[in-house]
Amino acid sequence: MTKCMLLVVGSPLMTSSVSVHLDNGVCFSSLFRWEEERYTDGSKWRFLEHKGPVFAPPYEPLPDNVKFYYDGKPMKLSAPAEEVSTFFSKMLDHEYTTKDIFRKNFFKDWRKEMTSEEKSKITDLNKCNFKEMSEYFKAQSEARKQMSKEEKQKIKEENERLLQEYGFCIMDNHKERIGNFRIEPPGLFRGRGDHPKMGMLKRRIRPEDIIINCSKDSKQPKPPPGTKWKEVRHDNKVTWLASWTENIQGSIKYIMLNPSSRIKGEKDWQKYETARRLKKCVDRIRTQYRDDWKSKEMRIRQRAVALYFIDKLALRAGNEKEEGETADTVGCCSLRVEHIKLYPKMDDQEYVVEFDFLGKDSIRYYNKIPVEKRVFKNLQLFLENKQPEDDLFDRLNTSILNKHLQELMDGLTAKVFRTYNASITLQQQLKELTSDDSVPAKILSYNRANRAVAILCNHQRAPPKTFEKSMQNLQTKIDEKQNQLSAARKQLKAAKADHKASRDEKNKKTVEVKRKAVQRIEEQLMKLQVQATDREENKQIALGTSKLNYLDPRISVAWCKKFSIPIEKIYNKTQREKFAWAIDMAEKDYEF
DNA sequence: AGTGTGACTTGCCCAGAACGGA
DNA sequence: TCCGTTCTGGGCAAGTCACACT
Repeated sequence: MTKCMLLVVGSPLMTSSVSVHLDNGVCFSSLFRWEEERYTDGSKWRFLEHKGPVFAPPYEPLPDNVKFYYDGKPMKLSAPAEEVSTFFSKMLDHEYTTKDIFRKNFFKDWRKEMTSEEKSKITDLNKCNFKEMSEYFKAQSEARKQMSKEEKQKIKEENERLLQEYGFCIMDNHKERIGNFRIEPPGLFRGRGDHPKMGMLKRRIRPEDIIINCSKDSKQPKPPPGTKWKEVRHDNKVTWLASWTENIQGSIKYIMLNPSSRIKGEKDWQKYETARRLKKCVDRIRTQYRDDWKSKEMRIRQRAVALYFIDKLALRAGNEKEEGETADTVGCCSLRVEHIKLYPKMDDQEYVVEFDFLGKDSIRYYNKIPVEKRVFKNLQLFLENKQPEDDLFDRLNTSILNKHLQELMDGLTAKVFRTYNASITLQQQLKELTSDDSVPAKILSYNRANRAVAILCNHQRAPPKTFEKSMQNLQTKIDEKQNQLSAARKQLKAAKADHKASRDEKNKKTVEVKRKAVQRIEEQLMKLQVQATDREENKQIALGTSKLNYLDPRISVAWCKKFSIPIEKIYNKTQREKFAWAIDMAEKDYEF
């Protein structure tokens, strides 16, 4: 295995690291270089040791006084059937237990867990009464909230113990935090949007389902007493510690490291370096795709128009999906005729395209944009003789597109455009918006720049349930502060008058005190107003996703350094851990 | 070219912790 | 100290993309 030292960056020492003491008494030095260990042969590590996952707690049967009723009569269920019924009863207040597909899928899977006797008796979900069970669980969660401090403390300590024991691993020379060391408990699958599999039973994962990955020379994790792992392998070409196959989609789930880990941090850094390389050649690529709009070949025109959308609108690539397996959502390459409308003229604009489709997580993308005439004419051409449910780009898919992109630049794929456009937008917006005002005003500018990116990437959120109320509260505070301010101003005026009348030391002092008070209240008022603006503008926009996944953290770090903003105002503790590499290397003059 | 699989990133939501004002 | 509000991390679903195989 070859180890290589690559890329020497500004300040490579990881200042935020700490000495790590392990069970075995070994202490690893805190000094390591971010670029210290990268392997050139595709291997990800040479030593990996961990304790394996934590399993979901076993099912606890209901007390005898909590009953399930079928057709009005109480009925004691077998443990497996009862367990599944509790999943449903815990969701009774949710809208989706009223949805046909959810109920149908649930009932079908529930019946699979029943004894043959139960199966012959329970034939209609509408005759099932889960009310008592539901009440019982509500009471339980209420009781949990009412627990004494000591009880709560005890639970906290137990969680902490579990974290210490299972939450860390050793990868090469570092003790690293594991991202998700708990196995997902059984329950009913929900899915997002109109999912055809909603309500299906997510089965319990046993040790026999788990593949463990660790190094040969490590202490292997022990399965719980009386059980066995499915397999123990030693594959250092991958980064995961454990995996299992989930039963709803048949996909594999993994236990991996926390974003603060070396392996994730390095990958993140690489991602932004690829985006920066795109910055250097994006002009050339844009010229090329504009040229391709005129190609004789339909497939090349389609590729060029799709790439234009990906670049201009930050659309996702849009892989094909198996029909009926997931919610019907699309990205760029999988757009259908029904998802766009063409308007040769709209208001005072020409060649307007209206997009309306469901993207990732069934979030609606709605946008009207004027495009260049050539793009418009091409779109008209692509639409000819097609039905609404036909593919807009029938000669294109993500594989073709990415192969093309790879030829234009090493490592270039569709999603790099999202990263590039997000980061460059942040940098531009920060330049444009940052005022030479107070710190809160600067932070508002930062949030606005962040918001511009979130809007570009269509990162939405449901307005918080308490939004209206909290907005009102804030307004009340502002009004109060305003009253305070005018009162303080009056006092200042009076003091000044007194001072004018008799110019003694005491009066002079009073003026100063009152002046300070006015100033302080003005600042407080300003802060509140900024807060209100920020919150209002943020009602339906989610900033987190772009901050965590699309914005080169070095831009933010540099901005903080340049304007003497404490980094804590921009990144919380977790974020600072994730972006430790960037905090370490970016100086105030960093350019994306 | 098409299909399936595996590994990894991205994305929204929500419970519970932390905070801060009365 | 209590209570309402805000923040944060975890949970887990849903994407992207490479690669093997045919």
